[in-house]
Amino acid sequence: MTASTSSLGYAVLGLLARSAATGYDLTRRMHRPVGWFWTAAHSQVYPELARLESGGLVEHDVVEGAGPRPTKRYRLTRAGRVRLRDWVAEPAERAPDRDPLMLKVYSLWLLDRPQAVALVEATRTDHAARLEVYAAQEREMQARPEALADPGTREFAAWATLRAGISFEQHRLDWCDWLLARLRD
Amino acid sequence: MTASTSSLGYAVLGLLARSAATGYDLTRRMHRPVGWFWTAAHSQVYPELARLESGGLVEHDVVEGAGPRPTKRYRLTRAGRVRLRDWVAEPAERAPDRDPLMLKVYSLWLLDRPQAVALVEATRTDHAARLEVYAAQEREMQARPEALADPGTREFAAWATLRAGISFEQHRLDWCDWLLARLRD
DNA sequence: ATCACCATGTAAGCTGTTACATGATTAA
DNA sequence: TTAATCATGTAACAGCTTACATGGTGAT
Repeated sequence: MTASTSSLGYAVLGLLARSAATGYDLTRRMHRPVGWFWTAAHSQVYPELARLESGGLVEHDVVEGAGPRPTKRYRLTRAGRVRLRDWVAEPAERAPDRDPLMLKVYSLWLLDRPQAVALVEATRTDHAARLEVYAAQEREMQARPEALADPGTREFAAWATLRAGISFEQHRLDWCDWLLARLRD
Repeated sequence: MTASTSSLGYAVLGLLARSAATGYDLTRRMHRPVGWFWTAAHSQVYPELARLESGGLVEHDVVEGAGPRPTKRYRLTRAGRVRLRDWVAEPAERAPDRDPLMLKVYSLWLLDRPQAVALVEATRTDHAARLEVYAAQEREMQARPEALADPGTREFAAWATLRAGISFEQHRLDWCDWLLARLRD
């Protein structure tokens, strides 16, 4: 009866809780800004919407749009909102630990020193660039500081994920610098 | 000819570069310590070893052991070592951004304040516990500081991944504290 | 005797990626 | 007219998880 919902399902519900959207809209938002912590291709989104609808968690009506098939605008049902809230309140599982960079660092002893330095420098550059993207996003958000003042709002929730991203990039930068200092003795 | 190797394949090669091992050994090491940044079940490891062997990257001989089937001890071939080193030297892709915690935080505005605080506190506790595990591991490593002094050794490489883990947990703890301070205005 | 550990494999199912398929509207 | 954007779907494949399947040795 209460069909189980995957993380992808909750990602979709989380977006629809903020505003009604087409599958196409959801796919775009799964690229940015939600893509920073959860991504999905449109080929995943459409079947997932059908599953959620058959479970009574979302519903749609048809609006006129630009595609060859009817354009469907989805919104959360009351049951969907309850299901999402219950899931959010449960303790979060850890993200699966699968980091290709760490796999490389574990075998860093196979490289000669200049190669090792180059690998870490490239990583550093990548994190610095991402940090700049996040920081720009945060400046944009802080243009309306009153929306971020209340931690009960959706704007604050989005800001909290951004802050986590900024903190992560900063930690990786610091780690790169720690490693580079040792590699360049 | 040069069959492409997956991340899992490189994880196995990276372990075998350090020492010869059975599939069972590799599976254990994929749980701990390598499991902190790459995990694999034995049902993945055995077929992967067969693939790597058919590609000439690893080879095995049969030793006496305790199982119902012959016990196979695998080691890296010269080609396997070259393949691994080439892969390590290439720039690393980013870990796929799929973090269920951030998915929940994005919808944190659906919870009442005590529920939100409880979620972040549970997360904080989890990261504090993991940090303690890593710190204990590091103390163990630092018992022989001469092994960590040279950044060209496998011991140093393992330490570098540990440092990244410690840094990550610390960043998450700080972020939890930042968020808790705001939720408990 | 029972349990933990050693040891290797296969099969089914779920999740995610890439490719296939179609077609209208709007701006350069 | 050509490309980008809007818009929705299916199919094939790759990777990972969980369950099935077998059986020996050593410690409690």
